[in-house]
Amino acid sequence: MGGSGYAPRMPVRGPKRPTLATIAASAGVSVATVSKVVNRRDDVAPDTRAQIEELLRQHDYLPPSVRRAHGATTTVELLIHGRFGAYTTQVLEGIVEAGIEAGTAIVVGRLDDQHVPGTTPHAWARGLLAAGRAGTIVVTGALSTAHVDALAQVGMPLVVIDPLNLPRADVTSVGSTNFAGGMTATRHLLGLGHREIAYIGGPPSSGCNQARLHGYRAALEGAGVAHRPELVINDEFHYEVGRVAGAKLIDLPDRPTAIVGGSDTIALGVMEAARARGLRVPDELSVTGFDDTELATMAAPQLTVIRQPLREMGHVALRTVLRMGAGETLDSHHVELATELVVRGTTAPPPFS
Amino acid sequence: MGGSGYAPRMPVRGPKRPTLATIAASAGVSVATVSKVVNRRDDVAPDTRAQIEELLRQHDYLPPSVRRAHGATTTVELLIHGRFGAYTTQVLEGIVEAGIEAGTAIVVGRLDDQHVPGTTPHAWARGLLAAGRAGTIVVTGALSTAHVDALAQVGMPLVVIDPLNLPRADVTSVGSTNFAGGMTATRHLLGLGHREIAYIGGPPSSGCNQARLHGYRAALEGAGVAHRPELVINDEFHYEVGRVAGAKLIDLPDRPTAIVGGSDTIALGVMEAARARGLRVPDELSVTGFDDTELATMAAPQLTVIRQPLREMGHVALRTVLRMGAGETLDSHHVELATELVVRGTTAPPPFS
DNA sequence: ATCGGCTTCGAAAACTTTTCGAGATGGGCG
DNA sequence: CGCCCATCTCGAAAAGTTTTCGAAGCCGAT
Repeated sequence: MGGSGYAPRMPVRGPKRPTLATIAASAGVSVATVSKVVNRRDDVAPDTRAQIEELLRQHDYLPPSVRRAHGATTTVELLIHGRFGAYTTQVLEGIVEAGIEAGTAIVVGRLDDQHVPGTTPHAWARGLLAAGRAGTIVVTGALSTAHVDALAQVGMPLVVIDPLNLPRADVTSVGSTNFAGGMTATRHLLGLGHREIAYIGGPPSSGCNQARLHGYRAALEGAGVAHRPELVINDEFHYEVGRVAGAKLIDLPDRPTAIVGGSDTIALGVMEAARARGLRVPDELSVTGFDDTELATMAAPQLTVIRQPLREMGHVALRTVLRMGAGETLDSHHVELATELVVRGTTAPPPFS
Repeated sequence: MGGSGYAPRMPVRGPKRPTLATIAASAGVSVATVSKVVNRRDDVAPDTRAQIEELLRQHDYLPPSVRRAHGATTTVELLIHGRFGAYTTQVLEGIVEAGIEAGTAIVVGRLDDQHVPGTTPHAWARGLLAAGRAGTIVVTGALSTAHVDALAQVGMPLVVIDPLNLPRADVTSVGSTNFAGGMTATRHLLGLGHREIAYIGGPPSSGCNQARLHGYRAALEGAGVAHRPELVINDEFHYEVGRVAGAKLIDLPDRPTAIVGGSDTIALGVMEAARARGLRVPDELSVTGFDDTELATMAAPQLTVIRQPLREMGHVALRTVLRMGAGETLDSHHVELATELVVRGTTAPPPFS
């Protein structure tokens, strides 16, 4: 045939998908050894394993099981701190929704006081990888540095929602504008005429609680109201905390006329404390919640709250973790969604004003 | 080395784990074809595929990807009906707890109005199998007969918690003693002196709602109290239903002095309706809830409820589905856990008695 | 030194998946 | 009717992966 003739069908296709043999050659070991690393068998020397893992990452090797699952079902591990509550539930719902849309399955786990038991951080991270998780999302929890490092080392994306401890700069996180929320709630109460305003919030170490508290303080300062330290109580985001701390505040000789709750549960606890003392909400005591979970609208009277877009936070978290897994670079390591004041039935002007 | 000498190490091990070759031989096809069936490729004739699938089931063949996941991480698919609420959350918590104990991962999905979209029931079931699910648990939901059949056909265990529609006899389910619960709640109110007792519950087609309603009726009959049909409203297990239906009942010329709620959310809606009309609970109206979710203890006053052991129901459901997967025969296709009356602050003697 | 236990690794075997082409089938068309 | 072509099925062979088992090396204790 004329023209340029025909070359014997050069296998022109570009960078072939790497196989175990590829990796084995460049590592100078046998295929069997590489297979063992991939399958996490334990008869491989740590050094050898590390080297091969590095090469696997460089070559972007995917084991066939993962390749098969690739398009159909990626899975993301979701770790929830402590007990499941209304807050958790709404975030979960958002994550599951986004997961359905993205064709991603959500595996729910628990991050108890410390972590998943019985294994080293690195073994844990590799376990997640072996189980085929495309990433992990932690809600509210405090992951140890070792665990964060282990995840990073195996290349597993991590997103934290409302981190309890102040996250390191290199951990991507999703939250809301807690400072603005704390400030808005307090300003709302100031605007109604309150001057003695208390704050009951979560753990002092919690980043989102600190932000809310500082928002509260900033609003007070902005209004020229003196800050009374005894009106601030930080403990946990629990109903019981609200009830006990609320009772303590109410029993103060110079009791506050309004209480900013760091969560809906705390606000409900405060309302119970008020009810137990025959104090009417909002006539004699104003209360605000934080989150706008289903609890807020089912309370009587319905809670005035700072709404956190919990479902959207779940959406964003999932999409972010998937994007990280896809190797996209993120615009920012921290996303904050806007909070919003929702005025309902637990705030009113103070008794004598 | 005397005595019996030594036999040349006969390979005595019993029924070997089946390989593709085993299946291929008994089906009279090539290994390649069997592999294609396992991997759901589409160049296999439907007849051939069906035959091979049957043999795969008979021989209990497990693809290597599933085998790997076997000991370490079995996963169970959890399908939740509709929106996530306090009820759902507590069941989920129970399932996750049991999952941690059993080393089983829980993937959360949603069972929207109809089902997972876009696929036939059989494809859906096979997808779950291919994804390595050891079983599925449905909470509250109504699975179509076709879906139940499809799951049965691929040998996937199924457990339903509190089925919305009356389950077929061959579907294993976990519930609680709803009839006894409805009766206990009503008897509690009768014992306080109430005679005009209403019932607001969920969907008429719902099995658990029917049981609760009949328990209510049985208690009334047992006490010789006439049944007033206008005091029974069935709709959905929602707060709004409680509020609207509660308002309707309160506005009745001959209004009831107590209302049995079919869920905590309904009871809270009723309380809101009462509050909106200036009716005090429990002094002027008694209300009972059903479930004992976190909503019950955070309400003001705290709800008197029939407690369902939701966490335990989750535990039982997970353990049951795993047992089914392990091929154990169950004692019973339906497990009912005991309900329990928890008296709190929303029930009291009627106004004039 | 020698032994025994232990770790690490690879050759070979076993197993699975994919590719590619051969036969069968079944219209459409001259 | 016979031919051609597209399509469907299937398997042989190639490619890829995992497992088994034994060799080699490395202690530490005789």
